[in-house]
Amino acid sequence: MDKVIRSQAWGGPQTLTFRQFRYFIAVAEAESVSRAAQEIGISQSAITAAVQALELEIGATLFVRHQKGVRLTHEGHQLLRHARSIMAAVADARRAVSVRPEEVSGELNLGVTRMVSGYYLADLLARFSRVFRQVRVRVVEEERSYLEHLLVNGELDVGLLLVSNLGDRQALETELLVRSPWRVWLPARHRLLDSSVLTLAEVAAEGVIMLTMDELAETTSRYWAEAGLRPRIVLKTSSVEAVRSLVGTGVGIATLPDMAYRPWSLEGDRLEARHLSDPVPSVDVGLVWRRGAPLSTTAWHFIEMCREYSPRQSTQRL
DNA sequence: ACTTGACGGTTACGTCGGAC
DNA sequence: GTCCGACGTAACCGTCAAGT
Repeated sequence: MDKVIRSQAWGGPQTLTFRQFRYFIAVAEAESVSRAAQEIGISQSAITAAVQALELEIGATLFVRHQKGVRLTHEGHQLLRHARSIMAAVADARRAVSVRPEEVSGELNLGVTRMVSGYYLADLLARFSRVFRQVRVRVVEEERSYLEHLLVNGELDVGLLLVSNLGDRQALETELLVRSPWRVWLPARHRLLDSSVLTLAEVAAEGVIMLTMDELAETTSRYWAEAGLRPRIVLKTSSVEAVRSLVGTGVGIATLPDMAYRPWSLEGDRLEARHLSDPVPSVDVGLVWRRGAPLSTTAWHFIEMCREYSPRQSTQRL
């Protein structure tokens, strides 16, 4: 039976259900009602009804419907964050009852790269600390190569980083959590917004802002070279917020992993994102630990929590 | 034990717009 | 014009809990 959250916002006996949030997240991630229905294993119309009921209940349009599927609106993006928090809270509640977290103590030494700490760490750490109150967490934010060194030496229990460029796969065990495709970020009313899918060649013809965080500059330079294109780089920055602001104000456009996309900048300028038709390899976020070494109990619980975490943002979770 | 109503599901069909 | 794939709607069915 669904968990029912009573709402008095519009006067009537409206309800928000766990099921509605689950379907909403599935549609947002699949960017298609039909695909979401296939993934969940129910009919498309059941999803449509649940999403419509949610939109009615929330009092906002959550998706823009179009020929190839659906796309989140600004309000939809905002609700998605809350919906994921709700799902995470339910998972945590289940864990709090089933694993007796008060009996888990000790230390968790965690290594992260900047991109990961910016987008996944705060939420994961908050959840972990809320459930496992007896565990002291020590976080090291470093370059990927140095984290690998610390993991191999046993100075870190587990790493959460971009595994696409991982060096030492012999000594390290990896588990892919999130696969984030590249997207083109554009300011509102940009002429390229007429297309739902863009090519690298179209992007190269514009002024491009390049993000240099976490080896992304090397990655992007590689795919530009493989496509035989030389984009006009307007600016390089290691700050995602700077990229958002610069795109928002129309200084240039950018290609970035979908995980970093937010539909507005710090200044409140609107940003849009479009798919790339070129076969550019995704940016993969995953867990890394030393191969052959026994995992500590704290590390094991952290890995279990990460496995449940599903911030897919139309990415693929494996 | 039976009835009732709410809820979530399916099936069938409709509409729309892009591709050919 | 036709086909195809997208989402939406209507009618109906099965399940379950509460009431009698």
